[in-house]
Order: sequence, then structure tokens, then C-alpha cells
Amino acid sequence: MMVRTPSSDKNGLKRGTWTPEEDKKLVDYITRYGHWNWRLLPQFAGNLATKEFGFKSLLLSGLARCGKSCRLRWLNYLRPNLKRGNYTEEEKETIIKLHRHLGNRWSAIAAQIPGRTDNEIKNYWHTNLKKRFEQDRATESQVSNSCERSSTSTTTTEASANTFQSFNSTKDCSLFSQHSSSSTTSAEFNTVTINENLDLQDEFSFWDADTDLVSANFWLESYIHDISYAATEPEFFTFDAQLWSHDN
DNA sequence: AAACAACACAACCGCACCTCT
DNA sequence: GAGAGGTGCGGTTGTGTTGTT
Repeated sequence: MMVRTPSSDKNGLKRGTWTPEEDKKLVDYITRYGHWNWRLLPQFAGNLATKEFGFKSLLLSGLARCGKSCRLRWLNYLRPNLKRGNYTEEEKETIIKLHRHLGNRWSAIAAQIPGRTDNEIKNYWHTNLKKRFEQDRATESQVSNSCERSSTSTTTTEASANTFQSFNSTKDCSLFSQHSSSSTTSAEFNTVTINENLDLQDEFSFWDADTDLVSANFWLESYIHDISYAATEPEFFTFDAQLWSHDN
């Protein structure tokens, strides 16, 4: 298991690897209250049993992590229903197809692969699939060049057959430019053969319609829990409000 | 067995976007 | 409309592990 050496930043906030205790604090807090404010959350997390000790002890016994770090830890590692371990062939193919369509929009890709996070998919792409993608692209490029040189040839070579088999299609990434972020290296995809745009649009038509719904449901569930909890134990919420009126 | 390289992935950083005041 | 703060995203880094020489 690779880990970053624990350290602290200039504000005394901890950085690096999360400990099991920190994970527990974060999970306990979010499963109970949800993540209503990532920036403030670390100061409340870990204090479920110590609310009666007052404001100062709350801060001292909370998570010494920045909100961003908490958010990342929760989304990429701690939240429920995350898959760990090897990718199935189906998942690999899905990632490749979606990447062709969406480019480096990892969160959008992750939204279509249950249990996988954008960070995980991004890592997997860089360490595994990117190579495969580039190899296949290189092969395809060679085939394309040889086809140009021999203008009379209309037959598909063995190499191109392998390339296309690998991706299950000869579909393009021209649509990708419609969706890619400014930071995406879209130029590197421009050499890919452009074919059957309309078919590809059909294939991914579910995406725009469903993506927001999927993510919305996920978070809505946690907020429903929060709201129902607030109804049964309102003192926790009034307590929080009083606490932070001291701070501001 | 040791040294080095490549891999794997958790975590961090900076930026863009959105919402609120 | 402008500014501030919060959130989310994609790129990158750091470091333990594994493989190779």
C-alpha cells in the first residue's frame, strides 16, 4: 500500500495519509449528518459523542483536515458502494468507449460506471488503458498511412482488423470535441478515423438524460437521511447553529 | 541479494464554475 | 454587477510495491 508521509501545513491541518481513526470520524459524521459544508465539516466530525464539552473541545477533537481533503477522502474512498480491485473487461471497454466520446471528463465517465470513482478511473486510464489506446492508435495510424500510399487498396489489413476488434468499433472521437474540457489534449485524438457519428450519438444518448439524475439521487438519499434525523433529534442542529454564531 | 526501473494509486494543487450576498 | 466563498474537476505529484537486471 503506497502512502504519503503524514505532515502538517502552515495552518496546522494534517496532510498525507488518512488514519483509520480519521476515516471513522468522517464516516460517522457524514452518515449521520451528511456533508452540508465541506469546509466546516472537519471541525464537527469526530465530535458526535462530545457535543456537551463545548466549543473549544469541539475544535480540538475534530478532524484536523481541510474540507477539500475530507471531500476527496469521502468521494474516492469512504462512501458506500464503492468497488475496489480489478476492473472487469466490460468496465474496461466501457471506459474506453466513454473516453472516446467524452475525453478526459472523468467524473462523467465515472457516473456511468457504478462503484468506480473519477479518480480511480483516471488512474486506471493513465496506468493501463492509455497505453492500450495509444498502441491501437499507432497501429491504426500506420494502417491509415499505408492505405494512403497504396491508393488502389480497399481491403482491410490484418492489423487494422485487430485494432478495430480491440475497440469493438471504428467509431470516432469527433464528438468528443463537443464535450472536452479546455485542458483536454484534444489534438491527440484528431488523427483517429472519423466515422458513424450519428450511431455514436445514439449509443450515448442515455448520458445527458441520466447522468444528473444518477448523481442527484445519490446525494438526495443522504439529505433525506439528514432531514429525517433533524426531525427526530433537532437539538443537534440548533446546537450547531449556536456554535458557529460564536465564530462569526 | 542489491540496485534500479516501472507501476499503482492515494492525495494534493490550481483553476473554473456556481451560488449567495 | 461585483466580490467572496464553496464545490467539483482534471492534472500532477509522491511514495510504497513489484518486477527486472
